[in-house]
Amino acid sequence: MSISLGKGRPRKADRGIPDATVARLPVYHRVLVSLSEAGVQTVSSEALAAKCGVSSAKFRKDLSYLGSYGTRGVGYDVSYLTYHISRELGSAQPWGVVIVGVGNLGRALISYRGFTSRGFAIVGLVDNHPDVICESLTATELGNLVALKVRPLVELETIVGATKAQIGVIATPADCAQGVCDRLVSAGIRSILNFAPVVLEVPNGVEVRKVDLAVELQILAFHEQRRG
Amino acid sequence: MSISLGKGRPRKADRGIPDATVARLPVYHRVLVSLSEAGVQTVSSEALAAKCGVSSAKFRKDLSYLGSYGTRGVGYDVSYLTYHISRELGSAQPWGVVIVGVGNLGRALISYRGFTSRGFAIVGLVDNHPDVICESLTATELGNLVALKVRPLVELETIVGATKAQIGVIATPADCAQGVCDRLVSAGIRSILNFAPVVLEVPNGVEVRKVDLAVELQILAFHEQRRG
DNA sequence: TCAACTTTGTGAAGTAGGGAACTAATGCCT
DNA sequence: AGGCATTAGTTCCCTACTTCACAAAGTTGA
Repeated sequence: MSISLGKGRPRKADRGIPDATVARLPVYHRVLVSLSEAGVQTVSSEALAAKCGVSSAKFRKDLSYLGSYGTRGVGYDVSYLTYHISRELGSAQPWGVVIVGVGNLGRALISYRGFTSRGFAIVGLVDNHPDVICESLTATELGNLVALKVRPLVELETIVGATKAQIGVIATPADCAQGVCDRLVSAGIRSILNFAPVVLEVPNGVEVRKVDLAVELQILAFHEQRRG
Repeated sequence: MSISLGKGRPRKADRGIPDATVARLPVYHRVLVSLSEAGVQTVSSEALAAKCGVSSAKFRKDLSYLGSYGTRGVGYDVSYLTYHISRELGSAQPWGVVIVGVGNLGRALISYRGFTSRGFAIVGLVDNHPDVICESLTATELGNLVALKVRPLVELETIVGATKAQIGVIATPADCAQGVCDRLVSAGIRSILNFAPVVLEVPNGVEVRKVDLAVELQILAFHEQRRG
C-alpha cells in the first residue's frame, strides 16, 4: 500500500461528486487548457479560481472530490491537473455524437470547434427535410476535417448502431423532439442534449440535459424588470 | 383594503423569489401556453407539474412565491395563471435584444421563433466580418416579419443607444467576447447572455448568463462514463 | 345545509451546497 | 538545519432549496 510519494493518490470516494461540482469541472478544464497554451506551468487555487469566476474555497473543495492533485505552498501543476480533470470528465476517450436536425442551430454545433477539442466527435447528421438530406458538411473530428453527409431521418437507428454513438443532440423544432427522443432511446442512446423547447419524457436510466435559449433570456428579463 | 373577492391578491413578499424558482417559471409559462392552445381551461398542480417535469409540491411552492392564484378543490385557471407568471417574468413588455456575432449561432437565434413569442424583439445585429455586414436578415419582431441589416461592430454603441436595447447577446468567437462585453456594458447594457466559452468579467450590477454547449456535453459524458 | 371529497397553500423537517476559518504540508531563505 | 511564508485540503456552520405532510378552502352531491 501507500505508493503515495508526494502526489497523485487515486481519488477518494469514487462516487458522490456533487452535481454542482461536475457542472464546474468543464470550466476549470477549459481555463487550464488556455493557461497551458499561454505557457503557464503552475497556478494557485486563488489565481485559477478567479479566472473561472468562483471563489478559491469552492474551487479547492471541488477538487478535493477528485483527489489531492496540488502541492501545498506551491499550487497546481497545470498539465497534471488538466489530465486528471479531463480523465474524470471522460474527455480522454472520444465520445460519438449524433446530431438530429441540421437547421441553423445544428450547423452552429457542427462548426463549433469546442466540441472536437474536448473529446467529442460528430459521427452522424440526421434531418428529414429533402433540401438538406445528402448535403455534405465538414466537421472537425479529433482535429481532422471530415465530410459528413446529412442522412434521412429514417436511417437514425442504423446510424446510431453503426457508429456506436453514445450521445444524441436534438436540434429539431419542438414538435418532433419527443419522437426523435424516443427513437434515440430505443436505438440505445442514454445521454441526450435537447435544444428543443419541450420537456422530454424518457425512461429511467436515460439522462437528458436541456438548453433553452428563450428561458435564459426570460431569466435575464426577470431581473431586468426588478430594477426601476 | 381587502378587495380580495375570491382570488388574485397581489403577491406576498415582492422580493425574495428564489433563483431556482425563477429558473423554472419560464418552463411553467411555456407549458401553460401550450395547454391553452390545446383548449385546456383548468389544470391541477399535479397534472401541470408532470408536464413540466417537476414534483407537484415543488410547483405549488414555486407558485406560492408569486401569490395565490389557484382554487382549492379545482386547480388553476390556465389563462389566469399564464397572465400572472408572464407578468412576473416581464414578458408583458417587449425587451429589446441586440445580437453581436452573426455566424451560424447568431442566425439560429435570429430564426428562433421562441424569442419573439415570449416578449423579445431583436432590434440590432452586429458583426465585424465584411462578408456579413450589410447583409439583410429577416427576424420576427412581435409577430411581424422585420428585415434587419447587419451593422459593423463600430456602430455597436450607437445601435444600443438608438434602439434602447436592454439585453445583449454575445454569439462571437471566444477571443472577442470580453471586448464586446465591455462595450455592451459601457453602452448601458446590464443584462448579457453569453454563448462564447469564456468567463466574462463585468462590474457590479451587470448580470451575465452563460450557455456553453460543450459544457453540457461534458456533463453528459461524465455521467456516461460512470456506467460500465 | 351538511358531509364527503378534492386540491391548494404552507409549516416544518431534511438535504445539499456555499463560505470562512483552520490545519497541515511544502518550498524558500537564512 | 530550522523557522517563515505560502497555499492546498478539510472542517464547521449557515443559507437555500427540496420534500413531506397536513390543514384550510373550495366543490359536489344528497
